[in-house]
Amino acid sequence: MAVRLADVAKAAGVSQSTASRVLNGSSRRPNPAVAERVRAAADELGYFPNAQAQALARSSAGLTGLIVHDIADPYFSSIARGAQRGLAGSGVQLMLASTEREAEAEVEAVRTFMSYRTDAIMLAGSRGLADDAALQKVLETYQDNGGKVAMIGQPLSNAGGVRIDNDGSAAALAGELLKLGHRRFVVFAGEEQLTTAAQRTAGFTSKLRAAGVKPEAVHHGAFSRDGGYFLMSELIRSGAVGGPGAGPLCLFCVSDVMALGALAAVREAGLRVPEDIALAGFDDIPTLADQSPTITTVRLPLEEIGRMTAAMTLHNGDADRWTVVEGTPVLRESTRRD
Amino acid sequence: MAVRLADVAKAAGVSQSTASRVLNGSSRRPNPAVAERVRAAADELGYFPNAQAQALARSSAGLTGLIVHDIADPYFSSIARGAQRGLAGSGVQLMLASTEREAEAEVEAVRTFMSYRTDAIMLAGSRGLADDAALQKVLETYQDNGGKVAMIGQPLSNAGGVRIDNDGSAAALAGELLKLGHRRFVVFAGEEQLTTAAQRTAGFTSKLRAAGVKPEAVHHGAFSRDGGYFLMSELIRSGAVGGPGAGPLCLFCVSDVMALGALAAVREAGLRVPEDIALAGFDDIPTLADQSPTITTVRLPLEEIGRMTAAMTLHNGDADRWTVVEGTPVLRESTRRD
DNA sequence: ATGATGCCGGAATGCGCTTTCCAGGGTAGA
DNA sequence: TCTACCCTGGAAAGCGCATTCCGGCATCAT
Repeated sequence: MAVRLADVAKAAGVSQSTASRVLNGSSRRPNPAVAERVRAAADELGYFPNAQAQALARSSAGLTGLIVHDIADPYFSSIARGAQRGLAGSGVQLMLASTEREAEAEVEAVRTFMSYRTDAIMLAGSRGLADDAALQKVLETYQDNGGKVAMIGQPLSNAGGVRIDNDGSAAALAGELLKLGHRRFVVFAGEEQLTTAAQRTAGFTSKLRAAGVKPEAVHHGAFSRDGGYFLMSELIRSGAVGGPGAGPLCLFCVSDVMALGALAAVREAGLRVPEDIALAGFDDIPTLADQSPTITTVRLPLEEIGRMTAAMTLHNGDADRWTVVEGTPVLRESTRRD
Repeated sequence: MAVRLADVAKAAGVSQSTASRVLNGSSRRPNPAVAERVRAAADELGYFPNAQAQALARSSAGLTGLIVHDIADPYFSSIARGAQRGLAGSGVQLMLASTEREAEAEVEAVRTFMSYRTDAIMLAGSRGLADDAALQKVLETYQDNGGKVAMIGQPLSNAGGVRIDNDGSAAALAGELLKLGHRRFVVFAGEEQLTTAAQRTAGFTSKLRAAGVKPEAVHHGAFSRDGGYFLMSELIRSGAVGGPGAGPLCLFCVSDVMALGALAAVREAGLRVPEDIALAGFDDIPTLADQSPTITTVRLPLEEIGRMTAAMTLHNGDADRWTVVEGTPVLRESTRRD
């Protein structure tokens, strides 16, 4: 059906080896005149190589896998965009798996990528320690077979990648909020077993404690918009918000999407940010820029993180190197105190 | 390096053919006892098939390509999510290309997917007619080689896919806005040559005209957040907003992201929506749900569109069928009139 | 009891390409 | 002028798997 390399070779009157060398970058460069003939024939016939066959023959597929929890989440889609850009021009193609936050799906995705002999796998997003065992095992198998693993946001096994300084960045944010004069804090901490969530919570609260401030509560819930919405609804129902307290409450959500959910609940209740409750998130996802009030957060260079990670998978030397990315607190209207 | 089928076969004491039949779904089912032995051996050795080799032998790769303009755009990432879900469980893997809105990159992406012998290509997003020639040509080549093409949001060549009734939906929105009593309209229409943008503009304005209302202006600009922001800034500078007019102005942006940009500019200028200017978008991207004021738009079931398209690529019969999706006007606070 | 009919496992071929390995011719050095 | 070497193109051997064909065996009907 499709035109094969052999067809091109025949048309050009050369051997298949020569055609291969001309068309698909080999160390040996055939005679220019011959090369030109081959190229002309390929052009005329509309030849394009079969990547599967190439992968088989070369034992390398020119593929890189990206595993995210949810591609529709701006956090991950920003990273995906960076990854795509980081790969652009390298001839390496991106395979995407979105796992809907199921640990099993994640392991399955790694298996699939192994099947496709992807040269590298990038894993974005945090996961619980419990899930790690199975994941770690399959990733080790992958590495044993020569695959590179790059983690984004979470260290794991003996892989390399980009580590996000959740701890320190959350602490920095806490510091800034203290400077603004906030003293009453509540934390929406996401799922208990999520490492990322735990680190952000720990960094934030320990900084508070170091300043002699005890957070009034740490609530756990889903690490998502709806999680934030739910927790906030509960909080309001409990009467903790807008009530007569010793100064306004300041809520730290360990992710921006949670903060957005919380904000929605606040609005629905007819309360205002920051007058009735101050609000801070984490990540600085792009959609935050267009909120009103603008929301305080910790900026993570998401796209850059994706780009860096992709670049690391391209260069062999960096296989098990870690790059640490710091978040920058960005103070906006949602935590203003007048 | 890796464990091959032959290794498993040897370990199980059977031929490679038998091992293949057991492990990789063939029409012939070997004896249960033998099958069990093979499976045990595969398990023990940690065998997983080489998808490249399978693809080569089967002449079908189990891959589907998705081409979007920008994966970080919620419009496309929602579609991507749906596509991923639609493919889940079918054994078909998704390859992603994000073209940054460059026509050339789009053609290149199709070429790459052709190389990987993807069974189908999904193309999301609108493009100008000028770009179509090259794209159409390469897609036809693809189809000639047995590839399925599914377009999302824009008909093209003799492919199938999901068509969005931009025209009718925009008209429906115009009707609703008229019902609310709006009479002074401005349209931010995106790039002039974008078919989608043009259709939405046309549908909207023709409905207005049919009701005897002439839009005050149609401004063209980038089909993006920044495009909306820029146009709005210009509009404000020109004094058209908040000035003494015959009733408040109503702005229709042909996409939500443009509306978000416009909203940002309105806020920066210290003006209010809907009091100083009413605002409507198109698409109902997820991030719209958390805006304040909530924004009127035309709801498109984005994820469902992605899912449907993916499903179409899985079933052979649907290769050149078109499904038309209607948008539903959703009236929210941003166009309220008191 | 015997021929026909499945059924099941194995050998062999091919998917399209890369990459040794070879042979031949040209070049340079002696 | 002759030998040693390098360069170039071609033949052939895989890469790992699916699948067609084939032979052997058991089952069934006659």
